Amino acid sequence: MLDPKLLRADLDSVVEQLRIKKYDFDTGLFSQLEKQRKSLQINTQQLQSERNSKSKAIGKTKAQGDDIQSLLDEVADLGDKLKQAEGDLDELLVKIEDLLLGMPNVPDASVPAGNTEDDNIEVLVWGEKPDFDFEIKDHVDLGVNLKMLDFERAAKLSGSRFVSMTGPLVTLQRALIQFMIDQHRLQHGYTEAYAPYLVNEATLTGTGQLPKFKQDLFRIASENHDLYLIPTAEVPLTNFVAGNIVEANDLPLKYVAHTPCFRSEAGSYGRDTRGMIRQHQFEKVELVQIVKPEDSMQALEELTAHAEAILQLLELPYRKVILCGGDLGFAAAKTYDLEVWLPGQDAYREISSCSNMLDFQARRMKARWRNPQTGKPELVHTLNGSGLAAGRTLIAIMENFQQADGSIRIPEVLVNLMGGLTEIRL
RNA sequence: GGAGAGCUGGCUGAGUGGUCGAAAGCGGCGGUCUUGAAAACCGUUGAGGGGCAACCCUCCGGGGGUUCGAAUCCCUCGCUCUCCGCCA
Repeated sequence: MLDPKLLRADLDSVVEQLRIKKYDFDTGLFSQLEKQRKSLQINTQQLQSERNSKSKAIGKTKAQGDDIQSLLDEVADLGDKLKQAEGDLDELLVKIEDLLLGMPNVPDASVPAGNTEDDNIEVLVWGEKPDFDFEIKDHVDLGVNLKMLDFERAAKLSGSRFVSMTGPLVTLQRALIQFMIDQHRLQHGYTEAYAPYLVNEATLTGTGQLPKFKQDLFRIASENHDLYLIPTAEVPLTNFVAGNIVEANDLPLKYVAHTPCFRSEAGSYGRDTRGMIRQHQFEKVELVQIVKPEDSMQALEELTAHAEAILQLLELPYRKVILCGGDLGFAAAKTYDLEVWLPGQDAYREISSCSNMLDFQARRMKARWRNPQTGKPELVHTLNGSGLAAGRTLIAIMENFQQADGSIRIPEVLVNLMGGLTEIRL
């Protein structure tokens, strides 16, 4: 959420910046609602003030043993008027709140201009694309031939966009997850975390998935519950500090967690239908940082580097792009995407997205820290990034490390975690 | 699933329907003392919002109700704890 005070003070420039994100803000509506709010709020508070002082007077008079009837007559119709005013004000405040909750974050000044992903700017290319002297296969053919990947069986159980796996391929995914977590925990200073996979509406509103992106989520509603499956561990991990005032000494908070992620993928029906690029359920290792505002831009560079380190250790070629304003996500002020090379697609594909949300999520979830300079609670900044998406990392390894006979070499750093296995073959 | 007890400021914890936004303690901040620190002592210290301002409003788990007036009474939902049952 953006700062309402900023909106009142400098609406035009905010609206201008939001246009970068293709968000057309109805300033007329907002100004009108604000005007109504102001007069309604002043009126309501006046009535409240009157009620308070009159009630106090009644109390005092009664304590002195004097007659209070004339005072009671004075407030006879106050209650109804107040109830009406409070009701109107509440209704209006909800309207304004809804409007604010639907507004995206403003891009940071350092974000390049542009509309689509074609305008994203490549800032780094790392590694050598593998040079194959045989006809390569994509991960689907590789996995199916190895009899370790089965989409039809998953479709039987659940439908499209699910996968079932068996054998060393599953072990490889688990080894990847283990490897990533250990790197972040031991080399990058993250605290390993475990969190619920089902969360409530408030939690999703805190990170920005709700109210606007309900259609992207899986909802689990029953007689006693109304919860959503997490689309990313960013949601529960960032919300660890929801409603809290964190001591300055405890910052930064750095969490790493592996969770499954669930996405309905509504609106992407035709896209990536082959293979396990885009699934309703996938495994991801997520990095989340809660930091002091002054540190957040530096933290974004570091967090992105932490994700990059994994790709480098796995010897996977990738490139790093900075998202242009138009391609930025709803809550993000600045984002780096890491795209891994997939020979089977002859393309770089996103494997990590690292974002600085500034105080956008913090304001929604009332996450604050106590600034020793002012002694006051102030909003923290939140960041997150995949470190990495395990399913897509598995694909990348299959395709980049495939051999002429359809077997898959295990990257050096994973061999121990694979119990000494150096390649996966039929 | 059954029975009971709770939910109050950064934390612990008092609270009679009427100057209660709320005692006290801890913690924080400032000071005295000290070469410095600790201890002791003194002072200070909730959050959010509106208004040009004076100043005002809201908040005692969430929501609703009773009342001129609710932290306090009633209803409801959520959560925590204890006991019993079941259970990975």
